[in-house]
Amino acid sequence: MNLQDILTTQIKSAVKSNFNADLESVEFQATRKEFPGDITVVVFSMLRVVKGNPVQIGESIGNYLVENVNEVEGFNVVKGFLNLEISASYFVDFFNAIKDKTTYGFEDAIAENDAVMVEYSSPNTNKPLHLGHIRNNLLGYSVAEILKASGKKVYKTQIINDRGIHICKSMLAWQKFGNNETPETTGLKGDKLVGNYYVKFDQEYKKEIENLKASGKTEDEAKKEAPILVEAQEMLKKWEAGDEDVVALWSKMNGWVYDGFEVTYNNLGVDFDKLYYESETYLLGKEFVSEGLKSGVFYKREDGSVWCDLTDDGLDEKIVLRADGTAVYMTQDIGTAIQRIKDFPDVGGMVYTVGNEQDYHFQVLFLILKKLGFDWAKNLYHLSYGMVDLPSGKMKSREGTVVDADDLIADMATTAKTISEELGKLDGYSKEEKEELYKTIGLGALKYYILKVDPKKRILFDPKESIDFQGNTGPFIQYTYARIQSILRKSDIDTSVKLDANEVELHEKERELIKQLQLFPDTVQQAAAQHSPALIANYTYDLVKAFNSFYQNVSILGADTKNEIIFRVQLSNTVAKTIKNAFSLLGINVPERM
RNA sequence: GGUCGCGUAGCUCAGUUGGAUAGAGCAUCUGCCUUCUAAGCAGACGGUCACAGGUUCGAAUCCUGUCGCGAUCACCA
Repeated sequence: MNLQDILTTQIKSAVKSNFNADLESVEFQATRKEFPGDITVVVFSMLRVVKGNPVQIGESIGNYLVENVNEVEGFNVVKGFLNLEISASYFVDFFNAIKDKTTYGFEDAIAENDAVMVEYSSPNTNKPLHLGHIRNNLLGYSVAEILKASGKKVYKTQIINDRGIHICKSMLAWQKFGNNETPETTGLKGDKLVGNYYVKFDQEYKKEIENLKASGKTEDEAKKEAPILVEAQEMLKKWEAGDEDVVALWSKMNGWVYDGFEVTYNNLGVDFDKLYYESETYLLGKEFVSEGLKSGVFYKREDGSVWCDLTDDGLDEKIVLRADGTAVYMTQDIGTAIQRIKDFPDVGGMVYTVGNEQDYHFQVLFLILKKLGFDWAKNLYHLSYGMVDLPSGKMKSREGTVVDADDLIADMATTAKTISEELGKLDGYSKEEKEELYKTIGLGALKYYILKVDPKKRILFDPKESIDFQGNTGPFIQYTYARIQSILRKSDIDTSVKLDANEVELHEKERELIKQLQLFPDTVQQAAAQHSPALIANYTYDLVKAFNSFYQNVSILGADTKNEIIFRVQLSNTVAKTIKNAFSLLGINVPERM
């Protein structure tokens, strides 16, 4: 049983017997390092129930605990803080209980738990993925893994925005200027090739605008009347009408993009259980709009457009169907959500990983789904994250001011290579093993850098300042793991042996480590509840810091007694497993050497 | 202008049910590799927690207002 649970029960008894009062809960916090003790009870919060001097109350509870609870060996009271000293045997027993678990801290999926669908990535198919998409992908993947570890069944999904005017822009530019270029003839990744034509379109469009303005048109007129734009709009109409040539071109170019995306997803190490395509879902919401009309959730205006009045909920009125009867973004998202629950009936909630520029959209979407009467609508969560901006401002694909995902991943590996070669610790590794390792470290640095910050905060990324490999970073944590593996290779300790509390003398650093290990399961649950990989990253960093302090101050293989060696190797092994498990929740691999 | 989010050390960030003297990393400076990997350890320096009020025994945390930054308020997605 968890230390806090044991203590909570006993402290309640103490307060009952010494003060004849009933506590609802007990507040704990870590003991500050300048005071002796392992865990601290906050007495102040009891004052509402127990009248008196906090120091005296603390003394009284402390005495009771020492009398009645084996685990409590001593205490001291500072102001309203009761610092408890916990017996070494408690920590040794606790460690023995967890050391052989392969996935300590993870809960098995419970069958009756509602499954969760996590949507992330959801790119447009007219340009390659950039750093903004990387943040999205890493967050979505990680939150999905964290939810799994917390005991949920999870489906990862995305909706691919494969249709629309932006796609037609790339198609049209390719048709006009592409000379039948293909990924094969150019050697370019498909998404890069298509992206080039998206940029090309924009350049031509701007030229035409300038020309029109020179011939006397206003800016607005020019923007609307530029021939290339009109042509793109016509292409979209043809696509919607099922024009064979346009659809064939669309299929071909989207195919190139998908091949390119697959490479990037593989490099990033993310995956999906189910893909949805906007071209297949964009009409889905219409029937639910007509149902909502019948039930009065929506109303029709004179021009035939359909709206939802959300002013009672403090929001505006929102259009859900155009006057011409075609679907808008909202219509489609209503339909897609409902379709997903139909496809996966065990799903009881969904997480949408989408940037915070769409906060309002999701607020409205969730409210509408509630009004339509779906009970799962209360379990919808918009995993909203801040933009990744450059010092020069927003990343814009059209203007080429983006940090390309593939380039960044490759650059990170190159940096890892440079550092590794300087340090020269990889004797005996083949070229392939080294390359693999550089990728692991480079990606580790990138992923950790992104995931350690609170999702809702915006990230300013300066390409000139490289991502760190020292301090609070992915490679630092990977390095610690590799160090432990090195020890494990050198020792022939049977890690399954269980040493009794009286067979080991617990070093202060070991005690710290076990305390840190104790926090992991709760950290996983909190990270799941808050949809925050940052909590996992920060936890792992604290664990690793504690380990490195132990490692540097205490000899493991050179310990005085055989039992001490065994215990320290076992402890190192458990820390390593926990690092590996925690990092798996962030999608980061750990190396055997580095 | 309305709404939402953010503002903590020179820089990047922790600090979640309100709790002790606000913590890390980077940068700067000091020590530590004939002993398990120095991508490390030990330490120093660095703060009006944007500002002003309020609630409370106690506020970086909760409330109100002000300022700054960002997003959003399309029959775009």
